[in-house]
Amino acid sequence: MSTNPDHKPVTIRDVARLAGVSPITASRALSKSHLVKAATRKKVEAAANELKFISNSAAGSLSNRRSNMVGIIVPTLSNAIFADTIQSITSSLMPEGFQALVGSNEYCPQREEDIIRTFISHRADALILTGHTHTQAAEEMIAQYMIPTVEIWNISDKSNHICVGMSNYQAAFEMTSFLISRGYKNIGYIGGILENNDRSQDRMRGYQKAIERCGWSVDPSMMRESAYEFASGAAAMQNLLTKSRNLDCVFASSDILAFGALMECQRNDIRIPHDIALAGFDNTSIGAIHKPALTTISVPWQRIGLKAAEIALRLIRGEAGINKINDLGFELKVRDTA
Amino acid sequence: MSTNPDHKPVTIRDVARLAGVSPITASRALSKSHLVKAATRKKVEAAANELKFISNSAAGSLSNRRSNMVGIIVPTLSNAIFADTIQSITSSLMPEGFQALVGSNEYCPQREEDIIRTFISHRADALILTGHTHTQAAEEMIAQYMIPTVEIWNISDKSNHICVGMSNYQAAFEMTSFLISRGYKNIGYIGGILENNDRSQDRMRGYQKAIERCGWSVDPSMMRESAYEFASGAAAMQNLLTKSRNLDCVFASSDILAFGALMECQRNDIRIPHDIALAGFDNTSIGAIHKPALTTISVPWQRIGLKAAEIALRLIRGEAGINKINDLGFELKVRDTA
DNA sequence: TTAAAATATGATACCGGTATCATTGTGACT
DNA sequence: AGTCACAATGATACCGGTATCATATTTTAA
Repeated sequence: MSTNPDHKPVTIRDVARLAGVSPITASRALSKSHLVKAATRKKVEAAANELKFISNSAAGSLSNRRSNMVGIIVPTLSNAIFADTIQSITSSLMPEGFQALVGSNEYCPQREEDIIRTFISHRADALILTGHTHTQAAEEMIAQYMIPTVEIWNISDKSNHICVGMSNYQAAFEMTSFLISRGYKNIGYIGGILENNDRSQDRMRGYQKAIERCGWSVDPSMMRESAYEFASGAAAMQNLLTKSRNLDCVFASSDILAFGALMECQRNDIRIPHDIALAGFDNTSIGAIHKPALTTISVPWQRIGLKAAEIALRLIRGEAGINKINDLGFELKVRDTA
Repeated sequence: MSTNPDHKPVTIRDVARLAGVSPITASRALSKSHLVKAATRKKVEAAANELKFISNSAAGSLSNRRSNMVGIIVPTLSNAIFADTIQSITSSLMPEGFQALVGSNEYCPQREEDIIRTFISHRADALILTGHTHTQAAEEMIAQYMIPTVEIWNISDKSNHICVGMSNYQAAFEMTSFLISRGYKNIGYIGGILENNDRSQDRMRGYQKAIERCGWSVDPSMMRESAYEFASGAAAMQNLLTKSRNLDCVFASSDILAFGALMECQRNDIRIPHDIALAGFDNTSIGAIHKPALTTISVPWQRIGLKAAEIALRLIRGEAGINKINDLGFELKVRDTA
């Protein structure tokens, strides 16, 4: 503190003065060191160190029009898959000198629009959004301010933006087909809330398509829509059990729902998979550790985060030749419950 | 786009020109509207709307020395309790016009120091950190740049900063005492990694103190240290089971560990609580939904987030009379497993 | 040896808001 | 009518970096 008695933040000019160079040279020494003699750089670094200089990035952004921030919006942090995605994005971004701005829209496009507005206000260099569902105004802002944007967790050729993810439709289709191939005849479905959620919608479509492909007809009474919470999954299961006597299998469009359903079965002494088979989606750690282990779809969320971060950085750097659709695939994890 | 053909970002000067006022009046109309006639405000708002003006907050920060950002650091986002804390902090901050900067240090103070440095570089108006364990350099930066700082998730009168949380020591002490009062004689302990983690350390101390208070002696062979993951909890339990034949109860210092332990018991056909009792810590939703339901300690994480955000805002506004220690308490949730 | 090219440093201005102080307008009160 | 208080608006400068262009120094080439 002795170096800064009256608590005025240290500026690059202070550093420059102490190092005996001009402010701009000090600036260069700290950020584009190849433009400066090694000896000069040493002097400046010593001065910066001595004063414990921390560059004001607001000033930097204003001048060079780059904020070194990337805005990320997920539906919620309460779901481990999104929290982990953010974790993997931020850990890719940090070493490159980028700071993540994190927002959650609680599955509401209007909230997303507001968050995007504040991200743009902070002049985020790029955006990473979840899914394809955005408001008109959000799309317009992104276009007007020309913010490079990546969508994660679903892929679609109809989207305006670069997508990184996997086909939720295809995955649900394959899981359902697998369940059918196992001989289950009455496959219930517990899905997430459909409104404003293209992932939920696509998963449901995949389920329906697989049912129809067998010549069966989709029975709405076998389907439930529920929030992504254990308790909701349990409630949906309870409801299915009372309404459908011949239920022999349930496909839940998320491990959270599947686990809730599992608990409900346990409460009712229904044996899994003996009495009713069960499959989830997402491959969360809870499904893997549980005994019996949950049959589910493994989504490469970590790789989604890494790839999204990588693409965001490449877009920021103006690189060309980036694929519009980046399908990272999925994997059927056949374990104990189905 | 017709209003902005050559893609130059709209500035307040553009808005001012269109509204027929000076830039500073436009600025006031949009942020301190009471200083401006209603008619003028309307004109400016119309112009801003027309141009889809989004204020550049880097410029704003630079000028008024307020970034409207709050930096938050948690150990990890992969643990639901921290993800939820962030969720509750951000949802308190957003309506007040503040953006959260989120970082996770992976339980490493050096990483935390780096994150704090970038937060200060972005001139975060306040910091919210997890726990009391920070590097010397981090403390110095915070002091030098005079960043209001709140610590969450643990309380201590030895801390330099305002704390919002509960006594992890006391909670672990009470839970252990409760288990003893239930008649368990050989209570194992599965705790989190101790290094750089005051919460883990305090919880362990609480366990030890309760054991000692009975005149028993703490048996290190009954204690395990493990990462906060289901699989690690399971492994620790497995290890305890092989090494301690007379184990009748296990206190895990987190629901994640407890759940892993639970699964391990299930795999070995050990009935809970009949053969071995089990208690957790944190009260996550998984423990509540599980059958048998997990006995645990309920931590007011949501209120911790709200309170931390509230205090951060009050500190930013320079309000006085803020308690240094904000103990939000905890609650023993006695359920099925112990 | 000297011009040309490359390297290193500096002076100035600018990014886009807003603090600060100055000015003008408006009504209130004597 | 004249002074004062206050409201509304504007001119200017500044926040703290760095882009840009100019200048000085060194190296290379001829």
